[in-house]
Amino acid sequence: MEKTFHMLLYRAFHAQRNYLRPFLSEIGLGSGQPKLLSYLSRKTECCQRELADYFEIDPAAVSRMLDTLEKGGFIARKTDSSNRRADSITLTQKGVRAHNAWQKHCEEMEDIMLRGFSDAERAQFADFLSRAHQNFHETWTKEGDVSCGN
Amino acid sequence: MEKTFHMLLYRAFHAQRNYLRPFLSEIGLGSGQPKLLSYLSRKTECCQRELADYFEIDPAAVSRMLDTLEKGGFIARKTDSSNRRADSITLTQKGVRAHNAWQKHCEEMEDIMLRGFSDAERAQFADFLSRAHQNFHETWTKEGDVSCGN
DNA sequence: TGTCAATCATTGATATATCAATTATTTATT
DNA sequence: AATAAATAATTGATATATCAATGATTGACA
Repeated sequence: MEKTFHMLLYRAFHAQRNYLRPFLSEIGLGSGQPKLLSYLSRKTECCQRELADYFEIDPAAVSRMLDTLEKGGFIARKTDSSNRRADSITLTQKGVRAHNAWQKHCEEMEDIMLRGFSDAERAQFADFLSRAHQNFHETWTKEGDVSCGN
Repeated sequence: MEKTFHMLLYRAFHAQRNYLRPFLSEIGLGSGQPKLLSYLSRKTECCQRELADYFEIDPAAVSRMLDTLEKGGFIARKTDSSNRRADSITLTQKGVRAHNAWQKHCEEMEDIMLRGFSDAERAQFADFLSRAHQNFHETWTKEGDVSCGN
C-alpha cells in the first residue's frame, strides 16, 4: 500500500526496533543507549561531542543517556585532563558484557530481516543504505557546513 | 566504520528524519503525525486501532497524536455510529493541505537521498526494504499471532 | 595580557513513545 | 437474558529526544 521510500524506510526501521525492544529491558538499557556502547567498544575512549556528531543526535540527549549508563555502571566518565571542558568516556566490564549481549541479538535480528536475501543482495542492500545516508550528508556539508563531523 | 545492517538502517532513517524535521514546525505537525495524515488521505475514514495496527505503534500514541491533530484542526473525530467504542476519523481541508505540503517535502527528500541511483537500483532498493519489513512481519505472525493485522 | 568568541557539557521546558491500568461498549457463552 | 470475555479508546507514569539557555573552559587576537 505504501510506496514512498520515506515510508518503506520507516517501516523497515520500525520493525527492527520493535523486534529488539524486549531485549533492551532484559539487558537493562534504554532504547538509544546500545549504539553508544557500540561506538565506545570500538573507540575505547571518546568525548560526548564525538558521540553526538557521529550519530547526529542532540548533545543533550547524549549527556542524559550517559547519566543513565553511568548510574547503571555501564560506562565511566572522567574529565579529560588535556581539555577540562570535555569528558573522557570508557566502557566498564559490565558495559562490554552488555554490548556483547546486544550484538548477539542484533545478529539474530539480521538473520530474520535478511531471510531470503542472497549474499549479493545483502551486499547491494548495505551499499544502498550507506549511499542513501551519504547523500544526505553531502547535502548538509555543502550548504552552510553544519557541525556534524564524519 | 559502521557495518551492521542495524546501524546502516538506523543512520539512513535518522538522516531522513533530520532532513525533514525543520518542515514539521513549518507545517505545524509533530514528528509522528504526518504518517497518520498520509494514511487518512488514502483511506478517507478509519478508526484509531487501524492506524495503530498498520504502523505497529502503541494505541496510546495514536490517541494522543490525534488529540493534537484535532486541536490543530487537521482531523475530525466522531464516534462510529455502528460501533460506539470506535472513533471515525477524517481529514479536514486543513489536514489535506498539510498532507500535500508534507508530501512535497518528502519527494524533494527522495531526490536527495536517491541521488546517483539508477531507476533499476531504486526499484531494487524499494524491493529490499519491503522484503526486510515483510520478513519481520512473518516472524511475528508465525509465533503467537500478535495483534498487528495487515 | 585581557577581552571576546568558540567549544563541551548540562539543565529546563516541551513533545513523543511505551507500558500498565481503566472505562465503555460489544460479542460470546451458558 | 445474564454474565464473562474481548475490543476501542483513554489516562498516568516513565523514558527519550529536541530546542533554547546557561556555566565552565579554552583559544584567538588586538
